[in-house]
Amino acid sequence: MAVTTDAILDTATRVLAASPAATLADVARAAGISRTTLFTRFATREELLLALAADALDRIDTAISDAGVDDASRDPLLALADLTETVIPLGARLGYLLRERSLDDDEGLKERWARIDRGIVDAIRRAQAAERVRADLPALWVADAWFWLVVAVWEAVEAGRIAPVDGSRLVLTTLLDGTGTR
Amino acid sequence: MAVTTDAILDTATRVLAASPAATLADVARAAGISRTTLFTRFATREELLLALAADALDRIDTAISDAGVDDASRDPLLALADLTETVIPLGARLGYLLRERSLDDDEGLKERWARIDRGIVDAIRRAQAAERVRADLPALWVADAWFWLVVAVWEAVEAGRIAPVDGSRLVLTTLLDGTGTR
DNA sequence: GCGCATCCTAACATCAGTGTTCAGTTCCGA
DNA sequence: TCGGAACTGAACACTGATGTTAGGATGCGC
Repeated sequence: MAVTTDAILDTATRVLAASPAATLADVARAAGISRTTLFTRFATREELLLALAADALDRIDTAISDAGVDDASRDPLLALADLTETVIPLGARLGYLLRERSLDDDEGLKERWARIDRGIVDAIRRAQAAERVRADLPALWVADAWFWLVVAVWEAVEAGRIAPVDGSRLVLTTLLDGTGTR
Repeated sequence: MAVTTDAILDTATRVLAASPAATLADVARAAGISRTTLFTRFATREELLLALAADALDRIDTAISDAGVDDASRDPLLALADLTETVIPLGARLGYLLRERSLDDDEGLKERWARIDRGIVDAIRRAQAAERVRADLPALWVADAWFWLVVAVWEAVEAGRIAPVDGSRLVLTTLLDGTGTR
């Protein structure tokens, strides 16, 4: 097993995020293995896609628990800041999840995604209760806004429009402070 | 021509935005015409996709000039507010453009997109010059943030998480005022 | 009714991607 | 050096989508 399954997932994510219509032959080539070998790891395309999604969700889960987003005793905004930092490098994986509509009906994935969402929304609610986040905005929306700003940063970094190092700062100040002058 | 080409574009956008892998047979069925007829309007799939993209860009162009975004004498933030209002209903078309990576290398589309982007960035710069938008943030980023917040609203409306009527207000207050308490 | 345009269904060729099989190789440890 | 495990290229069948073609129905103005 010269090329680990992990490395394949990694490459596959990059290739499929860049162009979701990419062939398994493309993926195999990019991963430096033969198409035949790829099929020994993942029996079908579907299986590979699901593994990719599961991997991405695993990493987000880890990032969430590392950042202590679900920890009610932790400052929710600090947790969100940590999460932002960790999640931005997962951009390609998120991009893949966003674009791969063929997985939209998978109940398991939907459920996992909903749980992640709930965790973030709860953190926002706690921040609202602590009067750190405006209470006149739906927490659901604030969570959405955070998520899509992360996507925005990732796209901008990808396109070379902003420096990677500025990413999480831009997301947080834009989300919390806004871009207008006071 | 019982079914206008415009109506076909409309339906095709909806179908393809919902699932980019949709077949031309799917599109034809959804539009209420036969596959054969669809081929008389658009000789190839590629041609249909390009027409879709061109249509979306046309509408954005119109929205931009209607809102007076390029008009240096107009209040840039009011223009942006108008633009937001008009652009949100174009969500499905934007979603299609975002997800359809097969068009990414088309030079014509890239150029048109870049011009649109430039218009918005310029408006942001004018707002910065008038001290209405923070000068410590790259205008490029503020433009990106605006765009992705629009996408966020569209997705949230689509998913029934927020009311359509709240859309543009949420985008603007989130972008300019931020979601944090002062 | 005639001619023209438009749409339809049905069939067809073509092609690309998926998934399978197999014989041959390389490599690594016993 | 032997044996097994892993990988390979090459071939194959199968499927589904694209694009083409032909023949027939429908409708509309003249």
